[in-house]
Amino acid sequence: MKETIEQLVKTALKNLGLPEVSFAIEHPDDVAHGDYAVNVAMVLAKQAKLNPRECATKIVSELERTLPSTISKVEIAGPGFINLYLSSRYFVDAVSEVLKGGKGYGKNMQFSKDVWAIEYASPNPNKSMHLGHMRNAITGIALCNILEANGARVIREMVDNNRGIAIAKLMWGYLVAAKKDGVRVGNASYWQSHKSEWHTPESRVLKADRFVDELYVKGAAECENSENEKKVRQLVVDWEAGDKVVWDLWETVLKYAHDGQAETLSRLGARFDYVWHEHEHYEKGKQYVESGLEKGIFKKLPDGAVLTDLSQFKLTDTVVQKQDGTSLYITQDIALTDLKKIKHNANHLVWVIGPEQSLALQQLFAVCEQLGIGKREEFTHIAYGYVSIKGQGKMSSRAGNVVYVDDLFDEAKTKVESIVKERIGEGDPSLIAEAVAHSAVTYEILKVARQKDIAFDMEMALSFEGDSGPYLLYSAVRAKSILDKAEKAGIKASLEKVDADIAMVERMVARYGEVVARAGVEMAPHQIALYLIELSSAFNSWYGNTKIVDAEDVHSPWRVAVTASVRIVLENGLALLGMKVPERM
RNA sequence: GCGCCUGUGGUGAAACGGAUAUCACAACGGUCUUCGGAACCGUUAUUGCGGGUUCGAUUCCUGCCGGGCGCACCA
Repeated sequence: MKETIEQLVKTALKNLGLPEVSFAIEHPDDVAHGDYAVNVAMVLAKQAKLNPRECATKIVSELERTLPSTISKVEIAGPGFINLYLSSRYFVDAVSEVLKGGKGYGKNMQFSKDVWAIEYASPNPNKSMHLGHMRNAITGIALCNILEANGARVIREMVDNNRGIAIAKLMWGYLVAAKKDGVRVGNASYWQSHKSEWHTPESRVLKADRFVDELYVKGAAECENSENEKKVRQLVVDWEAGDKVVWDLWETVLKYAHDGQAETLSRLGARFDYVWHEHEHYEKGKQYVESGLEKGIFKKLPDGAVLTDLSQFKLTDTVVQKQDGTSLYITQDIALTDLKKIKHNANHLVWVIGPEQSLALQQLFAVCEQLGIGKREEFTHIAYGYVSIKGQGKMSSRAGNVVYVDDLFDEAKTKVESIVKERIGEGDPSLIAEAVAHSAVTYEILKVARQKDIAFDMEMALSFEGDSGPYLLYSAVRAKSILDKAEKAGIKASLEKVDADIAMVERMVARYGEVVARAGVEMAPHQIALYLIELSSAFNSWYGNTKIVDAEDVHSPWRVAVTASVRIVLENGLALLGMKVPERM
């Protein structure tokens, strides 16, 4: 519709001999101002020094000659807005398209030429996932779905940072602190021949990643003693040398870490087309450093370290290779960026990573451009704000206020379960509870613009009233139950609208496609979240004072059709955010 | 010091340069002879401060003030 209006106005300008200008087409806040408002007269007035209302009058009289049947009325209002009112014909068409489109409804092809490789989640194996990781995963999931709905081919990627000193600390912690009898053994060979003497997550009755988390903390604490630290560093050296025993130990602890995290990730709804394992590419970065030195892009410092020259990008320089010749984070990221591009033939690479990495990523992008790996426009850092706990500030293990994803979900689920039992009476409420809890938590994160910090409010997230994920699910479930009732009553959806009045819910349904397109361009999942709340609210308000299923009422078949379209749009929109609508709740 | 992000009712948020700044929570009052009350209807209350650009600024520019993050051989 937006394009139609744009064309109409452009043609009108041409016919009137007015200059071509860029103008905005938007939905007025107040429906009394029509469905669309065009500010072209005001823009023109500025350029051509005309009176905006006179200008608008001319344009309107021109528009009125060519009005399609989907627009019922054009009006001038306020300082010179041209307001367009859509006809009920338009809404009949819109609802009909939704019903025809079903699950596929709402997609567009604006990014159909693009391949996006999106890296998100990438938790460190030595830690359990907390609220910060959760925001990353939830944001990444939604972003991938949204870009796909805009026609892009999306590769979902994760990086497994499975080597280095942190993993060595974990290995050490496991070695010295996980023996069942509590005896401290710092000898990997002994462990290898007596594995059954060591704890497993099962024997500790812990989720695998929590088991790992605990041992990592112990390993890290051990390193305060320099003797122990030496041994941990030696583990890194031995691992790099391919020591069989150390590799066995490494594989053992990593398996626990991955198993635990895979569970949490799948609970969040994360899935991946490809996982990059650090140990497979971390050494490849040095070649890029060599080639950068040859090309004169990098320079060697007197002490042997290699430094960038990013003055042309107005960025501070950074070291890409240590003086001892070993690599840094950025070193392997250069290699990985090239690998990603080659592997997927992607023309857009996205990093969903916290804002503290912002400078490092700008530097990476700039270096990749210098090295000819790709242009900076191809690389996007999707940062997101920090998550703290309301009333307690920043999460830190020292303050003991770290909220783990699993604990949060469990708490939400327990609460939902008791409500569900009361409401549906029978059956296994566990699946419903998981879906509802997931929606509550997800919505709490996604309703906020990505870059803003969130002080996570447990009470709010678990309140389920008004502006909440469960409210969205509830609306969809209720639409379904109304449709079931209509079916029993023998009322079939019909695309014949009897009256000319247009309800807000009909307007909202018709806007879904625009919202998806906007969320794609802005990479803004919260646009979808907020739209769904508006749609739900319009729907709830509508059925609150309108009888939908009524065999006596000639309006009923159309209303059933609208309800069906609401159900579809809600389901599709929720799917973009990674949420699933249960049958009942 | 420099750079990036951020500041909207009591609270949490929205507003792609537009009209009377929207929504939810909380508070208060109402709806229950219900297509499912996780609902609906109503009342109260908001753009950090100063300047600029503009017909029009929460939005853009600029200077303060407050919050967060980062700034070369850590990961």
